[in-house]
Amino acid sequence: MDSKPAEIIEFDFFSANRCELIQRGRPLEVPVRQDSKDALPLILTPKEFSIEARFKDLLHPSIVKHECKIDELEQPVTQLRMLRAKLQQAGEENRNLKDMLDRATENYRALWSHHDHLLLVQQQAAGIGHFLSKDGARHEMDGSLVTPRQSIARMPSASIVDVKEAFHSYDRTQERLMAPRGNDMLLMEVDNDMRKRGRKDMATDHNDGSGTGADLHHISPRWGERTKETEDDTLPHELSCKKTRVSIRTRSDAPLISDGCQWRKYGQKTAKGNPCPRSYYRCTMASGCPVRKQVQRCAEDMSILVMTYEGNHNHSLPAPAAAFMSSTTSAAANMLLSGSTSGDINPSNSGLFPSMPDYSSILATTLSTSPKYPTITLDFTHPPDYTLQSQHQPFSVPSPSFFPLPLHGYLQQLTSHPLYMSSSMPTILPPENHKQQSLVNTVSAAIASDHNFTGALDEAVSSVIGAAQNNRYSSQINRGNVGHDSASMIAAGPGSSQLPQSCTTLSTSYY
DNA sequence: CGTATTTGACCCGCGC
DNA sequence: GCGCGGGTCAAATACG
Repeated sequence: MDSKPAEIIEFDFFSANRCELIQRGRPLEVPVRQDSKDALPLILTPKEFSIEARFKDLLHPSIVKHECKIDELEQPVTQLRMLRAKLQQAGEENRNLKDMLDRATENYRALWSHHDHLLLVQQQAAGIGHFLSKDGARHEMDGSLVTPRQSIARMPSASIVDVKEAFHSYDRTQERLMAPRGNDMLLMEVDNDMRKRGRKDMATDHNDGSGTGADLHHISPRWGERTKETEDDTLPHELSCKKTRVSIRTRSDAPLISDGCQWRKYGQKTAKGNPCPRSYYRCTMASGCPVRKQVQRCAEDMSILVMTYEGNHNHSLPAPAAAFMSSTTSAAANMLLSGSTSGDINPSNSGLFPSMPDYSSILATTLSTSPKYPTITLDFTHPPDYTLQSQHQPFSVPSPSFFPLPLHGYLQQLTSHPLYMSSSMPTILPPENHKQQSLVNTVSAAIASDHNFTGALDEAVSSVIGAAQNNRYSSQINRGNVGHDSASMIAAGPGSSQLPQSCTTLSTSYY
């Protein structure tokens, strides 16, 4: 007979007197429930006091079976929970992918929009190019000789706007693509692809037209010829653009000014007529990048650093300042292309960009036509005349995008502030908003005069937009502060934590 | 030890 | 053809 085990009410095996009985080998009487049907007095012998015996009831088949029943019930619930979790995870993944796709689509559209602009510019530039004769003068169809400026002045105004917008469009795209975001490697590749395509398709892609020249020193044609090896597939029209070099003069005590790119020095030479050696650098951000740079101090004024750029980057530029170099040289090259002659290629003076502010007071731009290669010198060594600037264009803020200068990063932040309506086109502030005009003037003066301009800028901004916004704004400025942000074009090396000696660079860069 | 810089040699175009 | 000068190469050296 298989009798049901007695149901133990409560039993302490470890009470003092029971332990004593166990130790003496005496049997133990265990109390059981009296209402139990088969309740019998339970007498346990010492042998049954083993640990296994004491807890054997816990392993009773009925209990185990009961546990199995619970498992059977909970299994589907667990599976359901797991499935639900998986579904949720897949949903999130799906959303992320959708976001990525949206971003890629948006950038793709922006790039194509830019592409369309450039095609238009190309057509217009081709129209100009037809009139360019060997001796550099331009001829109209009827054979009469016209000066470059006259030729440009005869361009329809719509074309002028398109050319300018193309620059803005490209720069915006460039900025967007260079903004470091989570899964943007794909976008970078798109950018590269566009750039490659642009080199072939767009004769006037301003990003391609880089190159510099120095009016300070003789320029050997070999420089251009070497780089030609890697650019044989480009259009002749574009080659003239690529051989154009842009020389940037700025005051700096630092031996080198960081511009966001990585450079490897491959040579140094003491040029005739200048005791300061000239250093030769090659861009190392991508293998085979043809861009080269010369750095030399001016013989007349040792505090002036002359950087000469030539070539086109075969990679996307990581920092706005690097993009600045690229777009500045190309913009300059395009000016050359558009027919300006030596001594004055100021955009506003040229008539090409009638709405652009007069840069003449802030930036001495010269063009020297070397026997073979046209060269442009952007001179940032002269302090700007902000008063004059203010009188001429009381409410306009030149676009940092079009003529991106070394403070490009700061300007982007500044002009993206709600105070400014637009960050891409020359912003016309409402005349009634004198506070905003005041801000512009104050900031200009601060940058021009104060070497630690961030603090001054903070004050100026806070005087208008209040503390809360000011905090946010100043933190933006500080994030890109000098000496820590490779994007900012600042003097590297000792003392770079403060504004470099090249303060004129910073001040001019505001405009 | 790998990478960046230095520096003398070399190449090439240009002027005489 | 030769010398000069700018630009580049590459071995040696320095540096982290």
